[in-house]
Amino acid sequence: METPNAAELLAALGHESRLSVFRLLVEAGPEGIVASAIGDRLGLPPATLSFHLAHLSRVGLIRGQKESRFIRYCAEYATMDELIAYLTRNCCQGASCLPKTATCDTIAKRRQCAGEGA
Amino acid sequence: METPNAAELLAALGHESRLSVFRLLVEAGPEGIVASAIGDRLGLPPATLSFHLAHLSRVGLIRGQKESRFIRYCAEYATMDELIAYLTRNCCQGASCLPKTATCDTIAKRRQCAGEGA
DNA sequence: ATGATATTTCGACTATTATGGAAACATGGA
DNA sequence: TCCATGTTTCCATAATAGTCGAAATATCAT
Repeated sequence: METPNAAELLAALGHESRLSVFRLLVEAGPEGIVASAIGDRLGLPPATLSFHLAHLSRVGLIRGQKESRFIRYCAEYATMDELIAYLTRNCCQGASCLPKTATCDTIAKRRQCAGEGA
Repeated sequence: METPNAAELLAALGHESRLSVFRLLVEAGPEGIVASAIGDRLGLPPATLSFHLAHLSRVGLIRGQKESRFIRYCAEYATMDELIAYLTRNCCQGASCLPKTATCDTIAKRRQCAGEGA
């Protein structure tokens, strides 16, 4: 991951298929999902899926890990956190503007991506 | 504004120039800024600026209001709020994952866009 | 009216992104 | 080794997005 700027992250998520992939991975949790399962779930042909997975990986929103002959992808929560933090800072100039997002424990409930921290 | 989905909002912000425009408008506050001033500030030629302003308006992230021969644009905070809320929901599945955004008053500090609510 | 200024629309062009079949590249199992 | 499977890369193509000069439109001032 080469510290992409906010616009790059936003653009990466600004595509229906990629956003769906990301959502699926968040939903899947730290376990992650194998690429082909994502393709099945979203009905994307292998080449197209690979293209989008590569894009999301490049900007650091997801991470893939080889697992025998599969590749298991999982969401990189930290990157998303940074993005949300950026938007929040940017939208509110420091003050919070999130009436809809009342949950605000500062818990560092860090999820480990399966096999992270090698 | 025709209820754009998250991907559309993300894509709109996923461009360096548009993100800069939006940031500028947030910084400017409820007053907003006149289009030409944005162009001066960011060094964008009129046609290009107009294109991006139209895009941001279309998805409801900004709003323009004619003011004699100028058009004064201001950020639509509500739309951004919704986007952040969506991402937060989506990133965290309900639980907060925002260690960096500790400010969390639920104040409905609603900013009125100059001349809003007509 | 005429001219100056602000903004958009038009139009032509360039650049970037997306799509997906087919071939190549693993990897695991018989 | 040979085949089946998962994934990527290659490639050609299609589709979309971005750029910006110039013309059009709007509004104000004189």
